[in-house]
Amino acid sequence: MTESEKGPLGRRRGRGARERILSASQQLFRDQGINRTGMDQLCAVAQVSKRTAYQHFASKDELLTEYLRRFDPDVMAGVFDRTDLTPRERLLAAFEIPAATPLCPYIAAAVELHDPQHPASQYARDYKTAIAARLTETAREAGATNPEQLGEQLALLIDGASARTRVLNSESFPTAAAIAAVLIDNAIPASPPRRQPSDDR
Amino acid sequence: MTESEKGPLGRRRGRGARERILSASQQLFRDQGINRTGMDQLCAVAQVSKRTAYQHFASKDELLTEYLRRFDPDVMAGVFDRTDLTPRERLLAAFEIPAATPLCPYIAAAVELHDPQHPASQYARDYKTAIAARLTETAREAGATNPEQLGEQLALLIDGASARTRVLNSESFPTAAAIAAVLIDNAIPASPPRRQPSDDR
DNA sequence: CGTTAAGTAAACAGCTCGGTGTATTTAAGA
DNA sequence: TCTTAAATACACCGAGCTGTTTACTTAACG
Repeated sequence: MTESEKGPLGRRRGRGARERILSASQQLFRDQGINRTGMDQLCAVAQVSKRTAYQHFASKDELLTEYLRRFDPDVMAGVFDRTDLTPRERLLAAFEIPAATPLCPYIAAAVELHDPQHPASQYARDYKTAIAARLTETAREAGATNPEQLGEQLALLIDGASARTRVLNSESFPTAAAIAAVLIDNAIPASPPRRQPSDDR
Repeated sequence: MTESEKGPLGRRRGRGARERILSASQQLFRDQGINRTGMDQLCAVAQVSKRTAYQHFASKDELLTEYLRRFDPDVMAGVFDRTDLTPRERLLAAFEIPAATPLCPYIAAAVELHDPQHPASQYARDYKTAIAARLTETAREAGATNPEQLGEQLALLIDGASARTRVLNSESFPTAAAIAAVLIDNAIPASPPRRQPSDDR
């Protein structure tokens, strides 16, 4: 049994209350937004009494921060850690939405909270920076002449697709992927050992 | 004196109450967000009694919708109606932020309201569609082989820069402009008498 | 003047929210 | 069995919100 399922004295009561709360946050914050989701409703969905919820999380803000922290702690490891893909393919894979992706909750949190000082806003910034860093790193592996620039550009595309998907209610990641392909081709000096696509110019 | 300053009988009392309310909305919705701005505070800033405010706008939702409608009713006319620029230059000018631009309030509204059926959300969609249409139209003037595609791509860049600026609190429009330049160059068949580079995809 | 529309000020209604207090129940150790 | 900690049910608080009502004031007109 996991340590997290035990109380401070080793008891094993009400297992997973914390997980149920976070799971309910996941669902409700995504479907209804942060401000429109009350703690009463959240506790009801989590099947946890309000008292218990506030014993696990000091406040809604703290719960929100933890929710963001758990959302994608490994910063798209499923994409960037794929060794079966070339760096270039990995860069493009970042735009293949996993179908179940709602909308980047970091953007949503930053907009809803509207306070750059809020811990959740700070974490959102950290996450965005981490994504850009991974893109830059991969761009360097792919041989881009200016990896930082390409990384920043691709990160902007991801955010653009997220925002646009949210507002228009229609998928925008294919458009972003098309742009990404152009940018990558322009940023990588026609690979030496690869077959030359004979890009006349 | 303006007609709008008169009452229905030609009186000229308390001139500009409506304008002051909308002006206060402009400021507060931008600085604090929609949900965090109460009608009490808004009326105080507008120097208007609550009673008066609710005589001009039936509800906060209606005020919000009108606020969005007034924000940029001509869809960046200052950019797209500049006859002194070539179409290509106009496309790039869309990424030169006017310094006083806060953050696209349409994205903010859509995220904060979290209800696609809300009139403001619908208007946000309309605005985004209109921007893409103007970009497409200009792309066509510029001679792009696929104007719709280029327009949609540039619109995504604008949204990406807006979202990223909001989350990171640092300007992202230069990055977007750089991408735009690449996309435009790739989409327009090198000047007039050249042969077509046949843009793939 | 008196009429009339528009505005003010302030209390109020009704609701939701985040968060707490209290008494009770449950189950694991000893 | 007794103890003890965790969880529950549920009322409750204070604050803030949208929106309304009431009583009063101001100013333009005929």
